[in-house]
Amino acid sequence: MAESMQGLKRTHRCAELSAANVGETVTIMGWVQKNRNKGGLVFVDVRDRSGIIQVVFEEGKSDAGLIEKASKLRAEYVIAVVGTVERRSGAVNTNIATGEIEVIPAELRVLSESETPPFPIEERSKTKEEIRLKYRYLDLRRPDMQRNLLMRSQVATLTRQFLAEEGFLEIETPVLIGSTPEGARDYLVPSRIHQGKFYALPQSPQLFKQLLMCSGCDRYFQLAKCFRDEDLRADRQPEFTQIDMELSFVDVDDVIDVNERLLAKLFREVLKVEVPLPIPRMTWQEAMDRYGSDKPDTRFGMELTDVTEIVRGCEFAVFKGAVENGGSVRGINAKGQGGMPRKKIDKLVTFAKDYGAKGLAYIAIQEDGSMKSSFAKFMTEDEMKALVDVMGGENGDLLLFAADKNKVVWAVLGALRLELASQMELLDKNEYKFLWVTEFPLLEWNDEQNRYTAMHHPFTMPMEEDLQYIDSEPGRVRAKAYDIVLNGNEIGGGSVRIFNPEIQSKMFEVLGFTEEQAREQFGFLLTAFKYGVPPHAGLAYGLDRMVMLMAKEDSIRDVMAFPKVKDASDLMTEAPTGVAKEQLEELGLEIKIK
RNA sequence: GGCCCAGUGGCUCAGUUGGUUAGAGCGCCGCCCUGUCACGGCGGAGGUCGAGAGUUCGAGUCUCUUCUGGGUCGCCA
Repeated sequence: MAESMQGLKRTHRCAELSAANVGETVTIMGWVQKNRNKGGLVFVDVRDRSGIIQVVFEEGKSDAGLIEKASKLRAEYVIAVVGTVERRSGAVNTNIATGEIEVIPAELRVLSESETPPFPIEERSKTKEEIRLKYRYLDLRRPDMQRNLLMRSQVATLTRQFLAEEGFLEIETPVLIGSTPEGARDYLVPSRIHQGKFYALPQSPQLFKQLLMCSGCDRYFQLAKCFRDEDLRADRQPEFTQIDMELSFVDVDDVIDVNERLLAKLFREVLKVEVPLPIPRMTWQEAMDRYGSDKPDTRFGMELTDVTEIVRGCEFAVFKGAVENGGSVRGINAKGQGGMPRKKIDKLVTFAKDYGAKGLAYIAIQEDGSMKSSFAKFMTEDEMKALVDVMGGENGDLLLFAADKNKVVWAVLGALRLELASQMELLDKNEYKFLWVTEFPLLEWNDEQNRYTAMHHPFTMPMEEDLQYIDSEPGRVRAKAYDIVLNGNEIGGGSVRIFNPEIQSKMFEVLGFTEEQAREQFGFLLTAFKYGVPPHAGLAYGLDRMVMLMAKEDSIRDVMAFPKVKDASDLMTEAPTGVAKEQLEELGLEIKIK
């Protein structure tokens, strides 16, 4: 039977007690973690978000009724204990923070009973995520999840504190906005008042923050909930949180400067990790050439080597074809992997094919210097030797080559590099390597739509020196865009924005917008630009991703309180759900399932 | 939309080449235990193997379909 807490007031969280409190009368409240009944001596571990404290019910010290009551406590009962803090008379437990003290109770109240939980409330849960998510409120009681939520809260608080000190205003932007078909799929919300019309949930507050610059807010930030109706991944949820910011009268270096200091503060105060400043920078082109990725993991080497010139003119059809079609041949050297069994190499070939490769060529240099290769028979001895030399191949190395269009070669080797690093255990979660990737291409050719699309978004400022190519060679134009990369994860990105209406119009033109379409979707922004707009730039972090890396987790679900599963449903609330016929009628909607 | 992995008592798993009453640890229930903290001892309950169909004398074990969860490619301006 549940009892009232009337007349009691909690004095401490469990693990806030220490030897300094010895002799004090305290009141603690929390969940029963464990009840160890020795018969006449009952140990009860009480847990709250701070940790655990042991309460000891002992014959002679506590009255018989109290011990009887204590012996009936079961896991996850919520109890209140009034008692005295004492040094343990038995052995000290060095595994917990409160291991040298215990509470000798004078009063015990059962505030709430509990059924046996469906899975143990313990650190490093082995329970299937499916069950954890169905009972998320129980899962969140586990100490590692509590720590993650605490860390996330610290990051949010420190971010607010830092940005406020730097002169940023926290301003909220609307969640019900107009749909812009460009980009990811929008979540739509039907309008009751305007039947047949819809709001969209923001994929980011992009336009609004630019308008706030037009409004003279000078520096804005927001911890913004964003929504994208795309397929999920370990690091992607349909709703997620951005640390979103925008600054007026700045250029690339100004944005980078304030953000480097923000990152250094967060990592120093939350993780006690010093981020060496300035954070290294690399252009997009260099990142692709060296790592085959626009978000390279720089915790390890295994860089790409362009061997196109070495194999030009060779007789191996695959290499020859790639070179003749304007592509390239590049390789990576997996040091010490030359002894990899054929089966495992075949798996790498299959892996490469998932990224668009038609195959993967290899040279496995054995410890004795002999070579096993999938294509040596098509090459001259000199060509093979040159290839091994330029790759820095030594006895015991495995050289892997991809030949195709650059885009495919980068994708394949970039992914392979990460796969091998993971297999070779080169990735240390305690190491944090930051990198700015800059000078992204402004535009990206889209085969399906047969047109250029914006790599970042249509408001990104081209680099002044490249503007001359915007009509003749749009693909050559670089943008004043930058991403902040941590251990191979894009944790944030931004750009200097176009604030000149002519360049903005030109941009829309290149993207294939008619003037009318542009006006329809972004008219308010273009109009705003007519009334005096400051040069501005900004950046947005994926908060969830950043906290995931800080917490050394593999999924952002582990740093979100109530995440969704792969098909974007919520196992606990069972959202999305159907709605009543009346609701649909009110909205003027009819359901027609494909 | 494609590919890959997993689905056995509350939880985590084991189940040989398909063959008698499907096992273990933890948890749970009962009794005992005054210094435990992965407490201990004795006893006990609990599953028909995600679902459906098929092959077979016989299927947790093979085949197909399907559901659920995870990873990933596409997608994510």
